[in-house]
Amino acid sequence: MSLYFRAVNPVCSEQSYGEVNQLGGVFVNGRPLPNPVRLRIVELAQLGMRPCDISRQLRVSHGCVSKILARYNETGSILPGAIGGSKPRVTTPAVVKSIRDYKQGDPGIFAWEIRDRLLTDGVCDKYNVPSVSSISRILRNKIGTLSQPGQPDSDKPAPAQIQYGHVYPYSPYTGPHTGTRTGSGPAGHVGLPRNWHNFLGIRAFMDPAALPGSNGHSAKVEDWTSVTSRPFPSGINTAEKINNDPDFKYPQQTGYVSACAYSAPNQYGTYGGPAASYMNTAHHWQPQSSSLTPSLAPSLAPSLAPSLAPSLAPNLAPSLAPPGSAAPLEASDFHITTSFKLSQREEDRKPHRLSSAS
DNA sequence: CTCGTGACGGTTGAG
DNA sequence: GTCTCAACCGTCACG
Repeated sequence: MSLYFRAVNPVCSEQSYGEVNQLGGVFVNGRPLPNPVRLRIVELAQLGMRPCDISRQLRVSHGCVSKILARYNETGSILPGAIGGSKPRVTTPAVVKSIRDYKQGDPGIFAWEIRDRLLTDGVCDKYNVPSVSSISRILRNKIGTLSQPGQPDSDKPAPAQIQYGHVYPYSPYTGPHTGTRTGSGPAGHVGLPRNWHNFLGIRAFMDPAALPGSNGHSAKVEDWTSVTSRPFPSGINTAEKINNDPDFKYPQQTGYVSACAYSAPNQYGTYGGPAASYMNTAHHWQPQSSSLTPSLAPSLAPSLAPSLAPSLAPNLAPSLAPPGSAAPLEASDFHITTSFKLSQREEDRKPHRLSSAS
């Protein structure tokens, strides 16, 4: 029921859009709130403001406030999860090789037995072990010819049969958090790493030294965990690159922190760019502890000041900022100094939500 | 009135 | 370059 919102950039004369929610806040459907706003939500909550009041002040739906706070409470991170991409595959070369070995050693072995052995042998852990059906498929499709008469079983990778060039090369890491969105942290919590980049993030979390040189994988911004900057001393996890990253999705509008300060057209839709200074070291698997619910105001301000100043840092003071100084996302504030560029696809798309606009 | 949650329509990025 | 798929997003409505 949000008001679909389209405007013309007075500067660039390009079409732009946003949508306005019931509270008058501007948002981009499908995209995360700007980090300054996410941060502000957490700040205000830490300062004792009720979620409903935060919702009203920042003009963010209470559902969103609730989600962000819940996420923060669970993970210690204000950052959104990794958007897009594919899940890591469990049928890594190492796993397939092990399955092959098991099958060779005991042609009559059952898939469930293979699964058990993958676990007991430490090839997989309970989070990335293939399902029985996956093992069966592997046996059938990739190793199926293994025991067939006249088909010599070669240790050669049999390119036509074992095709896992697409698999994620994360198998070398067999730590306890490998690969799935479970792990030691909050079970099933959103935003857990699901691709190889994020596995690097895991390593970064567990061993920050492993990260900085991690061989040039392209970090995407949603891979919050995959790149690191210095962590917040208190343990809060947020981005330092919130405002100063030219690639950031919602570049800071001068003068106020607002979700309506969206990115330039050529940046829309991407968090892209080297995110080396963007992320935090902590990630969603970080165990819950008291350190995850730090006192925000004193701890956050020093870290955020360089990137959020001047618009946000003042609000990090222990006292609440004057109403309206934070990030009221009013439609009227949607200064189109930057704009959303509608792709052709978007141009073709009907703003169907218009019909429900008030 | 507040808040948790699911449905919804949307974006994103790896394969 | 395009498509598919499965992840994520915030809003909205409901209880």
